[in-house]
Order: sequence, then structure tokens, then C-alpha cells
Amino acid sequence: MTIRALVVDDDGKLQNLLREFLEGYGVEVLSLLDGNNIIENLEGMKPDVVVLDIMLPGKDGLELLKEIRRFSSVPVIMLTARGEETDRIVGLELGADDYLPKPFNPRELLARIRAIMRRHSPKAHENWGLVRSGEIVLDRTRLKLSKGGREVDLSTTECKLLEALIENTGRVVSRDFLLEYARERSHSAFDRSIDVHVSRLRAKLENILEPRTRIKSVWGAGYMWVEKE
Amino acid sequence: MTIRALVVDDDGKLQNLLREFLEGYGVEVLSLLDGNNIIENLEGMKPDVVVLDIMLPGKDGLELLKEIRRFSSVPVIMLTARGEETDRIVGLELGADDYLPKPFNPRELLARIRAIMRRHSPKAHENWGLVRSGEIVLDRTRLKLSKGGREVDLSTTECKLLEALIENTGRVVSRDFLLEYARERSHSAFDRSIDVHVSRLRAKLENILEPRTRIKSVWGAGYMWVEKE
DNA sequence: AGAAGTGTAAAAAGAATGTAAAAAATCGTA
DNA sequence: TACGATTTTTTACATTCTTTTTACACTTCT
Repeated sequence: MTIRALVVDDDGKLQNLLREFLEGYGVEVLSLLDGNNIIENLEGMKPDVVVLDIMLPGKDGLELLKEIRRFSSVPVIMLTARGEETDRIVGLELGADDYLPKPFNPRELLARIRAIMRRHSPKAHENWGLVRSGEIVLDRTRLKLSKGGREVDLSTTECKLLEALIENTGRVVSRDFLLEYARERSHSAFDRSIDVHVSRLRAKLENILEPRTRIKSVWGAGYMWVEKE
Repeated sequence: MTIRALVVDDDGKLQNLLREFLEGYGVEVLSLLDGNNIIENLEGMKPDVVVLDIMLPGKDGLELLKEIRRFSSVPVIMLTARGEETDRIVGLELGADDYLPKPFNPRELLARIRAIMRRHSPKAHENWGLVRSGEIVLDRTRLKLSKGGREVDLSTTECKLLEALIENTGRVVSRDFLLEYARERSHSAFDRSIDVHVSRLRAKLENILEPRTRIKSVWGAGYMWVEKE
């Protein structure tokens, strides 16, 4: 599950930076360079959180915030110029949920988004970063795989592997791909380590579900995650 | 530390609504349905701010306010019927700190509470947003971590680190993230300083709680703050 | 059957981690 | 500025845990 964030800022560079960074953490970034038609965009995009720069061409951020609040209670984080205490105060009074002085560290923004999601929609926060396949849930942030109440711990590599498999449910995934996905370096022709990882993964899966059902070997091609139970 | 607000209003629904909303923002709500024994309640509850409806069964809000002001200078926000300009003026003259016409958006109330706390007791306002994990409280402004009565001093880096961990309770936080979160500059590949900080942090935690329980290492991934003991 | 592909136990290699101690940077203050 | 105290980073090494390699049995394809 990903979180959707709408970023309203006229700085294209910042937009790209944020998109790149946040997407690594399961936050989908929707960009707007100005606040025209903000309401329509809100309705169309249905973001979980809005990040709003105060300094914008045309309508400024505070005005936009006021407009947003007439229609929606979506959580809003304001970006303010450093030290602009007044902006910050006005923003909070108009119904912003948090603020962040520019320039900021993207990680700081991520932390605020997390905090806001936690109090604003705990459900979305819980599901954040989970990969599902039917009843089976892979939690990448906890390195755990669970079904029903039971769960098993995975190593980082096992987790990555499983992620790649589940994301390609029903399709064959080559050893090549798996290896590169799970770690950085490439591999030699006679590398058997993926096989060993898969072997261990299967063993762990058996603690949770019926033996030998989900990770299928495809002769000469790779492995495949099959859907049903 | 949270802010304690005493809400005096006979509308039970509103009370619940406010409690639910405000508690998400670190405001603890104490409810009174009428103003009887307001003074005793003030003494017992020691709220940081009082939200007082003007229309109350029995003694009305203005009378209550007068009574309160004989004993206490606690900040008071009055809730008035829309357009009752006179009420508002009288209220302010009697020593109310702000007023809010009904019906209002809970957000609006939150903003007023924030504003009042800021000018009335900057200290409490600063403390607003302490980071908690169960009984453990991290005070970012004082760089102290406490549980029960006992506390330990932290360095700024340790504090930031812990903050990032607690904000992500139950999730793995990478060294990368921690490092960038704790300081500005980036780091080299062989940077081990996070490990050292964590090591020291763990040592300090042991002065307060059971050894080796809360900061878990996750091999190949980072560290994780685990919720309970 | 023979060749290529796969499973997995066990050993070996390799990475990541914990922490003490030294070195370097930072900060307050005379 | 210089000094001392404190904090942070680097270094080094022991330790722990993961990953890869190796080896051999087993399976699948032609």
C-alpha cells in the first residue's frame, strides 16, 4: 500500500527530488506547480496528505489553504520560509496540520508525513509499505511475513526476493532478475545462491502455509509466485 | 507532555467530538457538563486552558467566568452563539482570552488553543509535541529522556536518533535515514558513527529501563524501536 | 540414457554489528 | 585566543549472523 501526497510547489527541481526520495518509502507523489484548480485536483487525485508551499506564483499558499479547508479536511503540511514565524502561525490557524521551514531535509518531511498519517488515518498508516497476496502479508519495514496470526521473520535478502516474486505474481521471474533485485552486484554464471535462498524461503513459508504451494520452479526459466492457496 | 483542556459544555456530542479530535493533536480533554463546583474542578484538574460555553444550564458561562477569575488566571476561551456580539464583548471584559462563535470547526478551536498557549505559557507550548512511547517520554527541548521519575540526559544527536526511532516504532529505520535525520551533512559508506551512537544510547537507556529491550538491531537493515517491554 | 537444471545440507567466506579507545571537532568561558 | 569540557567521529578488533560456495542427490527434458 502506498500513501498519496500532493505537493504544490513551483520549484520543479524540488518536485523531482521529493518524488524520487519519497517513492523509495512508499509515498506516491503528485505534483502541482501552482494552485490553480486546486479543488478539482484534490477531488481527482484524492491525496492522503497535501504539502503546500506558502510562496507560490498567483494565489499564495495561505489563500489556497483557506480554499482547501472550505471543501476538505485532508491533512496539510505547509512549507514556509525559514524564520517566517507569522506565516507559520497564520497557517496553523487556518487549519494546517504541520509546517516545515525551508530549506528542509526530505527525511524530515517524510517523518512529518508519517506522524500526520499516524494520527490522522491510523489505518492507512498501518498498511503503509505492506505487500499482499491474498491473505498473506509481507511487511517490508518489519521484515516479517504473516498469514492469519502467524508470522515468520525474514532476512533482508529473503524479503526482497519475496517482494519481487509477489509483485510479479503469476509471471516467471528469472534468477538473474531476482539476484540483481535482491542485492546490488551482478552474479557469475554458476551462481547458485538464489536457489539456496529460495530453498530457505520455502522452508520458512511452511511454518505459515501448506508446504510447496506458492513458489513454483519453472524449469529453465526461474521462479514464480502462484496466487491461490 | 500534553496540553490539558477543560471543556465546560452541556452538549455531550460536542464533548465527544472535541475529545476525539483534540486528542489526536496532543490535547487531553476533560469534560464538564455544567459549571457546578467549577472552582473545585479547576483545582483538581489543573487544566492549561478552559473552554467555556456561554449557554449553560444553571449558572451561565459569563457568571462562571467571573467566578473563575476570582481564583485563577487560567486562559479561557468562550463559546458564543453566532452573532452575539454583546456576549463576546462582555466576555472579553470579564477576562476571557478569546471567543469562538458556535458552530465552529474543531480545527478552529485547536488553532485558538495553540495561539493561547503560545502567548500564555510558552513553556507548555514548547513542550507540546514531546515524543512518547508508553511510559517513556522524550523531551526534545530539554534533551532528556524519562520514565517514571527517573531521567537521563541525551546529546542532541542521541535525541534526534531516538526521536526518529520512536516516530517509527515497530518499523526498521535504516542507518542512512538515521544519519541524515540526525545531522545535516551526508556520510561515507564506511561511517560507523551511528552504531556508536546507538551503543551509547542503549547504555543510557539501561539507567531507566530493562537492559537490551527497546532498540533492536535488524541485520542488514537498520534499527528498530520496539513498543512494549 | 545422457545432459542440463534444480534442491539442499554443510562448510567456508563474507558482511554487518557492538563497543572500547583514540582522535577530532565543537562549544562555552576566562 | 586559548583552555577545558563535552560531544562526535574514526579506528580497530572481536563477535555474530548472513550469504555464498561446494558437493552430491534428484528431476526434467530431449
